[in-house]
Amino acid sequence: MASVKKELNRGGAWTAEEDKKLAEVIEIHGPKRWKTIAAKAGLNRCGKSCRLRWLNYLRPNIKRGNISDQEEDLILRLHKLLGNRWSLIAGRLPGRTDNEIKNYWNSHLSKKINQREEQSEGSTREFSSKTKKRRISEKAKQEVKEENTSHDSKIKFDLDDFFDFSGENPSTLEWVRKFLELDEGLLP
DNA sequence: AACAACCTCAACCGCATCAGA
DNA sequence: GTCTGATGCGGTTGAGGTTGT
Repeated sequence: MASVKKELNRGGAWTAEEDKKLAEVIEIHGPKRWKTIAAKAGLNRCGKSCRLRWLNYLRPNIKRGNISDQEEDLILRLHKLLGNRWSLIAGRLPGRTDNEIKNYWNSHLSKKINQREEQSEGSTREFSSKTKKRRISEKAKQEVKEENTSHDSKIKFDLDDFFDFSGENPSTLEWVRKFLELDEGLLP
């Protein structure tokens, strides 16, 4: 076990050279059999690591950074609907990865939500950042749990909220319309 | 200028699920 | 049916950067 850890380059940042090798092997063999790809590329990385690098960084048509207001709004709505199903949420945002959305949520949106909640609660209580983080993560877990136990009623409630676009400006509505066309199955 | 505290995000880990033998 | 390896997902960590004191 320890010897494996020694041999593999775990935790280190990927170099341009590694990226190049990985991309070349994937071009030839396709993005599957990651263990084989890792071996063929001659990288001291495990297959999992190669897969993650490809999905989050090297894959074509990846958008990086600059999450627009519309995208942010969509993430908020989808999170409300789906909970921490990052891959599902990412699937609705072309070019975005689950990891990026998860990070964006944890570093930006969860704070916004928290602030809004505290404002709406009218609470004057103060929490340390660690306590806040814990509260957020517990809330997310609870949401997923609730979704699994009372699926229908929860979805019904959230769908009403999710599809409430009153007060949106026309450009946002048009953008949302385009998004919904991606998957008619999302429409109630 | 120096240090601490905080923030961001790439990357890893553990677990669940899937698919083929 | 079950065993095993591959894949996918969400949670967590830690390095590096930024901001505050």
